[in-house]
Amino acid sequence: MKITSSTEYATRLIVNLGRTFGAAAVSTEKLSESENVPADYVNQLLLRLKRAGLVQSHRGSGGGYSLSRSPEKITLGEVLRAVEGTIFEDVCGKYNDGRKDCHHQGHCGISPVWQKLAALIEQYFDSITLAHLMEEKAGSCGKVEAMLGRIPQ
Amino acid sequence: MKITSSTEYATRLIVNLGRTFGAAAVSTEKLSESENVPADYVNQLLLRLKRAGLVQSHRGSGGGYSLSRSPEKITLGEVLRAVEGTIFEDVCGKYNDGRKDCHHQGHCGISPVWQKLAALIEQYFDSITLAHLMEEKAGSCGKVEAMLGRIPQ
DNA sequence: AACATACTTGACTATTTTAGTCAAGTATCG
DNA sequence: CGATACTTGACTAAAATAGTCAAGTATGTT
Repeated sequence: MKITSSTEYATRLIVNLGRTFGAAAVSTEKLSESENVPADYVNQLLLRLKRAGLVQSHRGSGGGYSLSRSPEKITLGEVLRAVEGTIFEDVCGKYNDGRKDCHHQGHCGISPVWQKLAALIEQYFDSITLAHLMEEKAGSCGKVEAMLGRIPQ
Repeated sequence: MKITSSTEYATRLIVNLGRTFGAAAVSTEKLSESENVPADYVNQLLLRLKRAGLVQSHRGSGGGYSLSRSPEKITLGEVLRAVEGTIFEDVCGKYNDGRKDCHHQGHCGISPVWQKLAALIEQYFDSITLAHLMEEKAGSCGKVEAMLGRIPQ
């Protein structure tokens, strides 16, 4: 498991837009330079964010992208779903040698574990907003810290 | 993000071994049949579990694999590290256009979020034992349930 | 000892996904 | 009208995943 480049880049890009929220739009070329992401890739990623309604675009000279909503109202979960399609792919029924039903259906101790992991990860990402990411200091995600602290040993 | 076939298969295989813990060893061919995993792939996966010390092998006729320890003493985290190498790959410094240091180092609101996700996932897997997986009823992982219930909204 | 069973090793291949590129557009501003 | 900048969709290269294969070595049984 890992964070893909699309996820990492899209997150940097939208956080960057968050910093100028309320001010002028930022062109993809400027974003490409300041975030060190290939320009065509920036285009592709911002388009996905736009289609998901997270950012808006302005064409023509002086155009570019800007957030559709304030940073407190955009979650990392929304960003990930916009760029990746789904955050955590459902595995049930996938590695079952052609059969459609879950291999360990009925009496299954395994698939609930994958499903709960999926829920855990989605809730984690949904609990983080762009505003949190913009705080720009290590360990700034209080909710996450609290959650980790409470995992039973 | 997803569960890979290696992870899913290895988990099914070692849970299968857990069910006959204390009894005779199980051959890779039998495991292949009962879990619907290609025989050569079973070999490969069990070898990794063996090298990690989670299972032991017995050669010759009547041989096969068996758990090295009781199911309560083997965690899913250990299984995943054995088959995947690492559970969650560190992304810091990876998408940085050749630079070695983290792109958003110093004032970074993003990388702590990836790192905490990694910690969250590892702790999740480390909290689940084979014994939990063998309980064979949905929603059997009490600790996980508790953890999910406590995620702040 | 011979033979069957079954693990061991490492390399090899095919498929899919990821990461990024490219070209030919369309809309807007000055 | 021309420069700026988003839009669309297809395309390619590299890497990871998902297996496969062949040639072993060790053990138990007859």
